[in-house]
Amino acid sequence: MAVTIEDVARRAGVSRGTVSNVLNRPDVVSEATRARVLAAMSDLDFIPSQPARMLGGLRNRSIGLVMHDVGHPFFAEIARGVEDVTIRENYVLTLTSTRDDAERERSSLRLLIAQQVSGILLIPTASGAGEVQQVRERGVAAVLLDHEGGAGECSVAVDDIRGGIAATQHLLSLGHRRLAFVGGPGRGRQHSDRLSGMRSALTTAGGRVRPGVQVVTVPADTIACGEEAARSLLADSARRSRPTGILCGNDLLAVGLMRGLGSAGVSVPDDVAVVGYDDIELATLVGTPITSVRQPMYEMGHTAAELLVSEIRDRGHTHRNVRFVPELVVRDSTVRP
Amino acid sequence: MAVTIEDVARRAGVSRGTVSNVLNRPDVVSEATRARVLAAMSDLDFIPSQPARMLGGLRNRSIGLVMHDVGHPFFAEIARGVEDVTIRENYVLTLTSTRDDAERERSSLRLLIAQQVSGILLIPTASGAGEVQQVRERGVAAVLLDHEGGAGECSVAVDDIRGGIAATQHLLSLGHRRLAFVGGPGRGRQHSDRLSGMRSALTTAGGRVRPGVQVVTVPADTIACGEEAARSLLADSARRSRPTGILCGNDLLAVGLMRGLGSAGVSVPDDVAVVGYDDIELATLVGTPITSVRQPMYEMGHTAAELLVSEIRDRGHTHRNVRFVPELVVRDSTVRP
DNA sequence: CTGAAAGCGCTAACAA
DNA sequence: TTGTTAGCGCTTTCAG
Repeated sequence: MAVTIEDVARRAGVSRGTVSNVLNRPDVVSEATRARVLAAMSDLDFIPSQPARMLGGLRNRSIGLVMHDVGHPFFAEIARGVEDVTIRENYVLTLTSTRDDAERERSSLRLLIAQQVSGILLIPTASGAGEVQQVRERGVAAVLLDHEGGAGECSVAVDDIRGGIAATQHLLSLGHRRLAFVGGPGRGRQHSDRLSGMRSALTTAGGRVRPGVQVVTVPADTIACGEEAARSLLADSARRSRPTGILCGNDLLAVGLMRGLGSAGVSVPDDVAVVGYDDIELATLVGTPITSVRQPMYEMGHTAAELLVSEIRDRGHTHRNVRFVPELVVRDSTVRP
Repeated sequence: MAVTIEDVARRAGVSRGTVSNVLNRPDVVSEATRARVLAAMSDLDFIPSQPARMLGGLRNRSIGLVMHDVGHPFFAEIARGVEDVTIRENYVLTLTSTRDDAERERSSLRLLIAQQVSGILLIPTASGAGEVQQVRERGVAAVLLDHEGGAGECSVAVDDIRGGIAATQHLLSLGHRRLAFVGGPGRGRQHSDRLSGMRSALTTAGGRVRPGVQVVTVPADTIACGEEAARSLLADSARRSRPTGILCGNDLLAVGLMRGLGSAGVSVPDDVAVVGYDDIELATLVGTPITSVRQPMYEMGHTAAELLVSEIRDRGHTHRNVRFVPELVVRDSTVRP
C-alpha cells in the first residue's frame, strides 16, 4: 500500500492531525515540528491521496474540458489556451472529446461530475448546450465555450454572424455575385450563424445581387469533406451558374475544397474565390494561403479558463458573457497577390 | 450537498449495502429490488462519488497522459489514438503537457499519482525517462511512449536511427553529398537518434562521400525555428559549400526551413532537397509537399493505450516493447514531380 | 500548539 | 438475498 499520513505522523512522532495541519494550515504549526514533519514527508516520499482529501471536504483542484476533438487544430489551440491557465493555477485538466455526439457529451459530463471536478469548460455539441444547467445544479462551476450563454452563466463566444457578414462583404466587394456556403452540421450553431451572416449581408447589400446562396452540406469539418464538396459543386452546377465566391464553415473544408477545385483545373482565386473560417495556422501554410475569418482560439480557451477559475474560487464572482469579434484576414485565395 | 448512496437507499427502502451491490455486483441482488433501486437512482439522478468509491477500495477508471504539448500535431495525433481506446474502455483521460520541462514532468506525475489514476502513459522529456520507475514503485501501471523501454516494462517507440538512415540514403541516392541536419534539443533522444542514423548511413555509404554532417541546432520544434535555421544556414556557409540535402528533425522545422529558403530565393528541391520527419498531415498540404519519414502516430497512441489497459487489468499481463518501423514517404521537396 | 475523535461516501466482508 | 458494520486516508472540530 502507498505511504499514508499515518506513516508520516509516526515517523515524525506526531499525530495525524498535525501532519494534516502542516499540509493545509502550515501557519498553525510550530516551526520546529513543521520542519520535522516535512522531513518525514520527503523521506517517505509522501503523496497525499487526492480522493481521501476530497472526502474530507477539500475541493479538488481539477477541471474538465469537454470538446469535440483534440485532433482538430481549432480545438487543440483552445485546449492550449486552457492548459496554460490550469498549469499556472495548479489545476489538473481532464480532457474528453465528444466527437460531436450528444450521448457522449452527456456521459462525459457525468464522468466529470463523478470525479468531483470543481469546474467544467464545455464546448457544446450541435444538439447539446442544455446540459450545462444540470452541471450547475450539482454545484459544479461551468462556463460555456464557443457558445453564447445567458445572464446567469459565464460564456466565451465569437460573433459568428458578424464573421459571416465580413466574409460575404469581402466577396461582394471583389465583384462576386454567385455565392456558396460549404458547411455542415458538425458545428451546428456556428455554421448556421455564419450562413445567416452571409444571407444578411446579401439582403442588405442591395443592387442587382442574386438573392440566396447555394449551400453545400458536408457531413464533417474535414479536408476530405471539402474535396467532396468541390466535386459535388462542380457536378451540380452548369459552368455558367457556378458560384464564384465560396465561404467555407472552417479552414479544413477550405483546404479540401481548394484541393478539389485545383485538381479539377479550377483556379483559385482566378475562377473561384475561397474564404475559410477559424484562421488556423494551416490556412497560412498551404500552397495558396487562405483568406479566413480569424477566431482567437488560444485566447478563447485562456479567457474561458480564467472565468472558470474565478467562478470556482472567487466568492464575489460575477458572470460574464465574453464575445470576441472575428476578423477577416485577406490572403491569396480571394485576392491574387 | 449532492445526493448520496444513503438517499438512494432510503428512497428505495433498502440498505446502503444493497445499493452498493446493485452498483458493483448486480447479479447478487434480486430482480425486484434491483429494479426498485435503479428507479430510485434515476429519480434522484444519483451519480456515485468517484473519490469515495476509490477510498472504498475500487480502482479508478482513469489514466493519465503526459506529453510535451497538445498543440503540436504530432502529439495531438498520438492523443487521439489514446483517446479512442480510453473511450472504448470507459476510462477518463487526464492530459498534462510538460512543454518539455523535466520539472513539469515530475509534478505532472505526482499530480496523477495523487489522483490515484490507475495508469500513466508517459512521453518522457529530453532529460526525463527515469521517472517512470517511481511511478511503478507506487503500484501505478505505466507505459513509455516514443521511448524505448527495458524488459520490465511496456513501451511503444519508433526506430529513429532507422528513420535517419532511410532519409539519408534517399538523399544520397539523389546525388546529394553535402548534407545537413536541422534539429533541436526539443525531443532530445529522438533527434539525436535521427542524426546518428544519418551519420551511420554516411559512413557505410562508402565512396567519395564527404564525411560528417553540418548540424544546425534549433531551440524548439517549430516553424519559426525552421525559418531561423534557413537564415543561419544561408549566412554561415559560402554558396559553394552549402548543403544540398537537409534532414529536419520534424516536419514543422521542414516547413519553416522551406519557407526561409523560399524567401531567400533558394528553390526546393532544385537547389536544396529537404526531408522532414513525422509525416504529419501538414507535410502533404504545404505548397511543396514534403518528403518525410512517417511515424504512425495514431497507432502509437492506440497501441500504448491498449498495452496500458492490459497492464492495469490483466492479471497475466506480459510486458512488451513495441517498436514501429518508420517509413520514408517521398514527395516534391526532394524529387521534382 | 498538538492530540484525539468524528465523520466524508462508499465498498466489502460478514451476519442474519 | 439483504442488512450491518468496519474501515479506506484524510480533514476538521474540539479538547488538552
